[in-house]
Amino acid sequence: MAMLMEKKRTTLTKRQQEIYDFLKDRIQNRGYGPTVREIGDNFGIKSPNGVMCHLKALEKKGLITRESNMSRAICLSEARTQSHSLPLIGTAVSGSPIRPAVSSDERVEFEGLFSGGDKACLQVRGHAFASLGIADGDQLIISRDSVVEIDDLVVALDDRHCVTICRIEGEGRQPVPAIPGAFPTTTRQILGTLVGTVRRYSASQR
Amino acid sequence: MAMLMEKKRTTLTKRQQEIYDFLKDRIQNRGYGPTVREIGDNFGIKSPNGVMCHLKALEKKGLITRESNMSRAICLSEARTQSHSLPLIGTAVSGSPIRPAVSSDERVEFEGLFSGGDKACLQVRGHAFASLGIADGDQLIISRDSVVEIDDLVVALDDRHCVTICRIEGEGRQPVPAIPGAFPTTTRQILGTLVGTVRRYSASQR
DNA sequence: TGTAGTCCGGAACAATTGTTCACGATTCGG
DNA sequence: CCGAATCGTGAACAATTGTTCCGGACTACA
Repeated sequence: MAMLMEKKRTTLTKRQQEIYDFLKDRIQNRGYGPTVREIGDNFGIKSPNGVMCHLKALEKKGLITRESNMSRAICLSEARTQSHSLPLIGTAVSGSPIRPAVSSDERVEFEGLFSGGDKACLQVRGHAFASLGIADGDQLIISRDSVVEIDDLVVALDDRHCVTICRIEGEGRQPVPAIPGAFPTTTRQILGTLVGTVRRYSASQR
Repeated sequence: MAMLMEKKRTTLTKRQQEIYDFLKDRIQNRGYGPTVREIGDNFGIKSPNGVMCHLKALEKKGLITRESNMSRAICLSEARTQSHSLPLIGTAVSGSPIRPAVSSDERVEFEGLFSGGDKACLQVRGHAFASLGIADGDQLIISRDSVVEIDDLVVALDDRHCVTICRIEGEGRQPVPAIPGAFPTTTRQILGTLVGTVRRYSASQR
């Protein structure tokens, strides 16, 4: 079943996977990569050559890039594409067959949702916003420094300090509650513009 | 935007700022930091000592951490807090006043949702999943390499290649449609586990 | 005027570090 | 059976690299 695939990612051995994880951990959590001997110490490999062997394998399989004769010059190939994007499978249209992405390397970028400007997060409990497709446990991403435009959703506090979601309407740019049938309340404080929501289904994603 | 910055940390000289930016650039864009001499080359400083002087200054001012006698062992103090997190304002409980975050430096981490394992994205069109709080335009985050557990939600294709969302139930770990009143369909292919959803309200967030 | 901080050159040293060579053990597929 | 790949030990070498000591010039400040 396993044959040599030239450019595709070949399967990693258990040992190689362990070493790769170690590299990744050190680079991401410590800020700089390990030396050849440091890797050896961590895995009980007493000879630098034993480690070199693995690094060469990882490099040949395209997971890392190295600069010769340079200490700690290990670069994860993954790091570049890891900005915060995911490959797009396709589009799920209601009642229709899935529409696959035209190109297999199409990606969705999530970067902008969490960076740029003064953003913050608000945790939701309860089902008050269910009609907006916002469920219990969802997290609201709020921009606190953007100019409010017509049709924007804003997160605000009413006179009882309860959180409300309002739509900016009309010439006067009045915040109108976005929940159908909600009591018209006085908006006391606008926390910011609602730019997105994030939901996690699995506890392991925290 | 207000440019009011508190001047907590000691001021950096122009030269120190340049060097710090250089460090940051190399670490983030190349994957590993520069050596003392490499910094020197980049700024026309011919002596390693000239660079050491700046590094010591940066370390004394608390911007970087270094490990003695280790090459490229420069760690940006900023790096730890710079991952993909947002400050948490508080919790919005249905019908109750907002519950502010206990500590002002509490943060919500979004990193794990987009990294780790084989993840992909599926764009939703239409209102088929409205009862799950998934709206038109939402993006599903799907893990394609995680083990399916009971109560997990999975994204699958039925025999017409339509996207369905199923819950894994019972001993047999059967995928059961999660939409109330949905036609029981044959699940042909499981795309992966649904680990989260992302919604963007503003076009500028793309 | 003196002291401290910034900024750099030049040289030298010791340590760290990457690399290579020789060699062996094991597994796996053809 | 052989070759290729994996996974090591051990020793040795050359290069890279961090560090330190000796200088000097400049600025700011009290």
